[in-house]
Amino acid sequence: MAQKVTIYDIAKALDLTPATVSRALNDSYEISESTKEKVRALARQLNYQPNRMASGLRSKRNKMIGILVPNIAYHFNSSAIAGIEEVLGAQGYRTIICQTHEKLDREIENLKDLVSIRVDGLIASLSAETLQLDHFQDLQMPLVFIDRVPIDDRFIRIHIDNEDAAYKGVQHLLQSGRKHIAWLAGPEGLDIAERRYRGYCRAHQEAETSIDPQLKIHFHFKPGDPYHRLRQTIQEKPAIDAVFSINDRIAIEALAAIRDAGKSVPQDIAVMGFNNESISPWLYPSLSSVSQPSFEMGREAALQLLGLIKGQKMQSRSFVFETHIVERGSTLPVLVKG
Amino acid sequence: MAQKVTIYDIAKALDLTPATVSRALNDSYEISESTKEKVRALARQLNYQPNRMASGLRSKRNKMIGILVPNIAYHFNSSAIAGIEEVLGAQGYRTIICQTHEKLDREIENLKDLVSIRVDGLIASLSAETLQLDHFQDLQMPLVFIDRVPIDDRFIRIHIDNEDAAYKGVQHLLQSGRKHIAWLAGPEGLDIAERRYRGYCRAHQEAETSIDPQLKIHFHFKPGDPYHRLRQTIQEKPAIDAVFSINDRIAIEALAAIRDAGKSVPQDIAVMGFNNESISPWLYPSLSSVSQPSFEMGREAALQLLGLIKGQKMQSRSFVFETHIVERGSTLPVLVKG
DNA sequence: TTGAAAGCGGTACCAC
DNA sequence: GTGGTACCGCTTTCAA
Repeated sequence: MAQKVTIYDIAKALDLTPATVSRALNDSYEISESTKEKVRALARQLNYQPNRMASGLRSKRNKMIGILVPNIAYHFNSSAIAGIEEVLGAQGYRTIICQTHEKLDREIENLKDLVSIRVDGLIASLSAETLQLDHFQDLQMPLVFIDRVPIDDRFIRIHIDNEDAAYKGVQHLLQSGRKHIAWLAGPEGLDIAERRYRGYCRAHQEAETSIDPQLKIHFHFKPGDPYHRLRQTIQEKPAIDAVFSINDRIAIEALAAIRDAGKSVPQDIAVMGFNNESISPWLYPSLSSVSQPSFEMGREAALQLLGLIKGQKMQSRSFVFETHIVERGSTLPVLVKG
Repeated sequence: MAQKVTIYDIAKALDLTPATVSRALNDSYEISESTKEKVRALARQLNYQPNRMASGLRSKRNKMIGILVPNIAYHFNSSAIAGIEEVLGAQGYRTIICQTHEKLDREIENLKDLVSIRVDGLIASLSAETLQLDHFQDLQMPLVFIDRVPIDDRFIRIHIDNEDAAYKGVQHLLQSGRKHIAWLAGPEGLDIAERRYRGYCRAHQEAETSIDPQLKIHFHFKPGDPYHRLRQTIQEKPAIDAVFSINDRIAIEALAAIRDAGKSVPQDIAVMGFNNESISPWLYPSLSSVSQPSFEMGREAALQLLGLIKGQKMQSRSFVFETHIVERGSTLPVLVKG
């Protein structure tokens, strides 16, 4: 591993001091254009690469941002990350993506690592296991939550109104004549799922439709588990005429379970997903979904974080994004026969 | 931002020197157990978090590994990353994930950043635009390529035999009686796709089936484009009786295009995907796919990189993983009618 | 087993 | 506009 070029090498070659070279490379106003030119030219020629460790150590800013999410394979996360990186990248910030895999201990461990790297800020989405926030409390760094946000309103939070979003989705199903709606909730204790269930309940109450608590179905985010849980429930509750799923990926398994139960979508059972993922229009039947602007939410999270880093005092602590229903084939109302 | 605790604080409090504290925290054999205990206890109590900037600057090792992939939303990548992180995490290494979004300039930029962070090593998968490797040539750090690997055999490469994998997939289609197989190739110039096309051709030649070059279909990895390209091709070439897709995500669009063209799968047209993604068993019809062990490949990439970092001389430069066909409904052979 | 001190490669303050 | 230099927090010789 050949010795790296440093600003000392450049300084020596040009008969300058490291301080001057540093200022030149950082385009400081105090340095003459001619010196800057010479320094930049030689830096390029020697293929000089700055050492972020060193500059970060001294300046306490390394232009790195931590992103902590449950799983990059989730559509919301990869999409939000794209939005985050678009904003942050334009300002010269780099991101360090960490996955908790829904585990609290991974979350704590990743957090420690991000602290030890001394990232300039953090954008986080809570794991399914996270119930208390001790590990976030005294982080002492700019922090923005996204999607899976805590209740604590001292934090800046970017999210949707999960209750309202589910309310709209379930209302749509009820209005198309469905009465027995299964809620594919995901793992036990997931906050966003509980909020959505509240919207589910409210829509039922307003429509004066009775709620069967057994239609709230929990499962692990593990291929096959949602399928089997739903198949079993359909067997036990043959009156089910709609399924509302926590995300589109899971809704695909729901479509399969319904098909294998000998029922058809949307004639017998309507299906509504969540997130409006890019594959959903191409499924059969095409999947209706509650859409949330994940990319834009990522952008906003990044903008808020930049504000925090620059020390601006932020007006609002909570940014609630709008959701809307995307109607497709899987929730077409059933025509009255005859 | 409260002042961070340093080893100086711990040293002062315990009437030791920073050197001793450093050694104690790193579990050095030269430090007595009793001192280690005291240091660790106080470190925990003060919530000491080591500064990787500083230790990395001095020791030239920061236990960080760069991962450079086209897109984390691709199934292969998120899955391989999980494998990489499993191996590296156990050794105390952290990963910094960068996305090129298939752009050469993003690749070069990300590479510079990873160099400036002085990561201990790099695992990379080439962007679709990457034709030459100048930016990788003089990186001067342990480097392993995965999936989208260069031809250059001076690099360690983790990959499958793309030609052979496609050969097997196409052979399977030909043997089930298909004769006009469209190849959904992805963007122009993608190396793995070209290799797979060679396998496609070889399978045709061995089966003495003629090849129609117009059945090689290029498109962008952008929702809708594969669908429209395939619909158009089906219209122009009504004899198409099979579709082989570069990945399962794209195959979903193919299923939609075929359906909307009034044909059915697998009766009129068989569909074979690639990667055997987790949703594929639940599609309708369930999707046959060429499976590659992405998680294991990620693990192997990490193991090889660790070997390089530890200075072991690696025997083999190329690790070729086995693929196999997963047969599902979308390629069922058509029963002879009557 | 522990201490003393010299860096690692930049940045920032104070001179000039 | 540029130079000199202390210093960021830790690691690593060399001594004791």
